[in-house]
Amino acid sequence: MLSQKAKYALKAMLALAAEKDGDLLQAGDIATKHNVPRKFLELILLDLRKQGLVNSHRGKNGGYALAKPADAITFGQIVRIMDGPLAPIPCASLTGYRRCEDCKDEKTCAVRRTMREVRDAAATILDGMTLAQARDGAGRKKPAP
Amino acid sequence: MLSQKAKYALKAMLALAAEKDGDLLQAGDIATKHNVPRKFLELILLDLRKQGLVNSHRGKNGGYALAKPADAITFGQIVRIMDGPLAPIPCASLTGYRRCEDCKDEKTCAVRRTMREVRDAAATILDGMTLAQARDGAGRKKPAP
DNA sequence: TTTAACTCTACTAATTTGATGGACATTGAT
DNA sequence: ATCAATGTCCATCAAATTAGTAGAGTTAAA
Repeated sequence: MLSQKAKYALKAMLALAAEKDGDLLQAGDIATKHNVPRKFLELILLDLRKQGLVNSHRGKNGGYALAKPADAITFGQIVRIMDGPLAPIPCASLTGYRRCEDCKDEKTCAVRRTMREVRDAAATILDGMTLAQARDGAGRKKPAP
Repeated sequence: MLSQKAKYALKAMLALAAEKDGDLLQAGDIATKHNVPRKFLELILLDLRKQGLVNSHRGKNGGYALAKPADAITFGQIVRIMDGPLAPIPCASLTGYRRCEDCKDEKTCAVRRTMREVRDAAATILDGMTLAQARDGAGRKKPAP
């Protein structure tokens, strides 16, 4: 399951991606517009800043903006920051592998094998979806027609 | 994330699928063999029985067996029983749809659209993987060569 | 009738989730 | 210089979920 936090983060990032380049958007505005608890959103944006996905400006007329072009930030990056690895189970994760304690033989474990497939499918979709594509209503990037 | 419960359920069902048709396997044996807390496993098997995936036999020499052929039970069924819908977010679920309270317009919501893709991919994999295939080490069923 | 199994209900400790509140730091405008 | 608006940081918290435990009850074979 995607946490509320990750969902809010995606919506906030999409809001930032809708701004003109360099324009700041304030936490309060995003919160109001997207029905996100304001203080909660601030924590989220702080996380995103620490991970280098947004820049912030303090003081009067401060706010947030994307730290990179909207086509250089993917859903996958955002979800991993908020919720951790995409894999349904740690032993199937690339970015957060942890051995399955009760597993006799990882090599032949059908659960692991299948969950790895699920992870790969999710990663393909989420790492292939940029803020720009999502904003512009596009599906995943397709090979040129 | 897949819960421990769902992981244990999958392993238990695979253990049952490895038995000869009609042979019973006892909770205690599965628990020992796969390092699952015994009482916890009993709860899981009870759930699976109530959902019609296993049969149980009480009394001395009792135990559990699959209620259907191993190629008629999928990972998807098992995971949904233990953890609920596959979708990362309720508004993207087919089996457990719930509106997203803070969403202005579901039709155009890029988060929902993308999470639906993730759900579909996961469903394709998990509903396409039967106990028989997993047991026999096969990948997903492929179109005939 | 004994024993070994499943069944059922209740309980609980730990963790995670989804926030909230307030003091502080920074900046732009007056 | 001061004020007001904004982000930063830390602490706290209530509710839900997860992972498991306990124990009495029921069934059926030997």
